[in-house]
Amino acid sequence: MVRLTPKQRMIRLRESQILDLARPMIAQGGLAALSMDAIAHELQTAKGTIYNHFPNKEEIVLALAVQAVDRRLELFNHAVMMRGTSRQRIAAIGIACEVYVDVLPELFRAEQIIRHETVWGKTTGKRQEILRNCEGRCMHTVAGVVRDAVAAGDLELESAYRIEDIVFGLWSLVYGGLVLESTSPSLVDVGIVDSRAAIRRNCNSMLDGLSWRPLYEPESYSSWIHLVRGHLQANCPPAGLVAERTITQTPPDDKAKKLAKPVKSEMKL
Amino acid sequence: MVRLTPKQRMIRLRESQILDLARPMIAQGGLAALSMDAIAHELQTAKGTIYNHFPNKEEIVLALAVQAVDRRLELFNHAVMMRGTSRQRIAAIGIACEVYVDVLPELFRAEQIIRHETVWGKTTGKRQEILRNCEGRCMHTVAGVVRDAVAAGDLELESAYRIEDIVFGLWSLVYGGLVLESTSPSLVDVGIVDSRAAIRRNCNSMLDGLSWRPLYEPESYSSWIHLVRGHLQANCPPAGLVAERTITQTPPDDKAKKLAKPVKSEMKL
DNA sequence: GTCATTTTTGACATCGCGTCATAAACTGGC
DNA sequence: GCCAGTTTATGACGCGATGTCAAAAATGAC
Repeated sequence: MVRLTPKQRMIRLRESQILDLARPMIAQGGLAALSMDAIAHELQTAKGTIYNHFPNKEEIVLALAVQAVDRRLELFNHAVMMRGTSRQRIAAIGIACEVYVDVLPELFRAEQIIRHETVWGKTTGKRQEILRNCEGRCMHTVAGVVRDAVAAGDLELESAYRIEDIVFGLWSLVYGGLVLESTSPSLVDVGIVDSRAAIRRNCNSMLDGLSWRPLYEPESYSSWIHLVRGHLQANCPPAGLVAERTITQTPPDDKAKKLAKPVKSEMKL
Repeated sequence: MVRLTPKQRMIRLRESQILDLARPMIAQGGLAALSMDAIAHELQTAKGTIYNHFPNKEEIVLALAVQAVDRRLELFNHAVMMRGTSRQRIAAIGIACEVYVDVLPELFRAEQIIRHETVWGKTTGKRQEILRNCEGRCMHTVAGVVRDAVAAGDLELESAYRIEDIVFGLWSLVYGGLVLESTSPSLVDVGIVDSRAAIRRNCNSMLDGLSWRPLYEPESYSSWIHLVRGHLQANCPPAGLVAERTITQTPPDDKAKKLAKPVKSEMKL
């Protein structure tokens, strides 16, 4: 598509190297463990160079969060493409979330961190826009399944209950459950032995409560889960192996305002 | 009960002053905005003195988290004491969560922050124990309502679905929803206009899915909500006005191991 | 080869945590 | 009231981190 000078290739490569280095740091100890000095040192480069790519730490986390939502969207798309009842397809999305958290824990972590006003507030509007965009598409994918269910007659909606509210409910249930699982030191003390099973079961209760047909049925459900999980895991390489793609996808924004001190080569394209 | 020398009173007072100062800092900018120097300066005291009370920043957050869960438990207790159907009583707990987040946002924030391995890992086991204890009692209170419902014949449980799982579901749904509400910049863009209503509605769907009788009914529900909310808010003073109580409640642990460099006066009692 | 532009560099200013030797304050016994 | 022993307070300091910037180096168009 576009020719890249060696220098430009170098710069792109470094950008993904930075993210590759940042990922495990964040996974290990959150924002505090993400050290600009360490990255520079590891890359045998001066610190200023890192700051040419990202104006601050937070922006790196945001870049990772974009990768995160990107990867999740990919999983969602795989999930909804599977053939089955509408209940099966929505369940597949739940499984996609589980696979996401299990296979890409560093990205999940980044996503959690960027969700703090303090962190979010230090990032640039441009990349924020990208993230919002991705999130919107995720939401849209899920909503699509609900819409299909309504169209197929599997689900009737009351007037005051909008499709987005249902998606929000599933989102809360799964996100909340996974966050509690990963951050509540005492879940097991409190009687939750298999949090994943509990999350799935709770989602099903909620959908049953909406009379989304066919209603929950343990036997057929568990084999479906197994099938989906296998399929999704097979299509979900660990983070870092797909960095190129993620980066190329960043925005074809023309009249791009400069970032803090952006790498100019990129702008010439 | 126990006589306190003026010095000891002074020390206790300072402890609650520290927490009073810390609360708005954390609310404003998270852990990073909690500045030991600022607290010392504000209290016209040397930094070392602050470190006599708390061995590090994290421990202050943990102390706030204890206040948080303490206050929430208080609200839960008020909620379950209201007379009504089992569905109404469980709904009251949901409202208690809303009141909690609205009236005590700083404490909610502290609770979120302490839920990070990085932060949690720097705190002392003793206070961790206190928090776990409080959390357990919260859980227990909620579980009690579910148990009552089963006893009253309003709810039948399938064998593979335990009471704790249901509590966990409600917890995820409410906690997840509230976290998303407070940290997702784009909820409204994505079609969620009234997140509180959505959370409540989703909880009700989940409970309906369990066939917890009486099933959801919009009219009677909304007036109940109103009633409960009024009652709870009237019994929920803002943070800081009840500091004494919270602190006195800290553990009557006898053979207490020393904290990092604990205030000895306390030990003499 | 040369010159304008882009990119890199690393020393520097700044900030905040947590420490620790030292000083001050307190307490209880006489 | 005074002294010895213990508890508490102090603040200068070490350390490690972020983000900046003027100057140096690399690049590439002609």
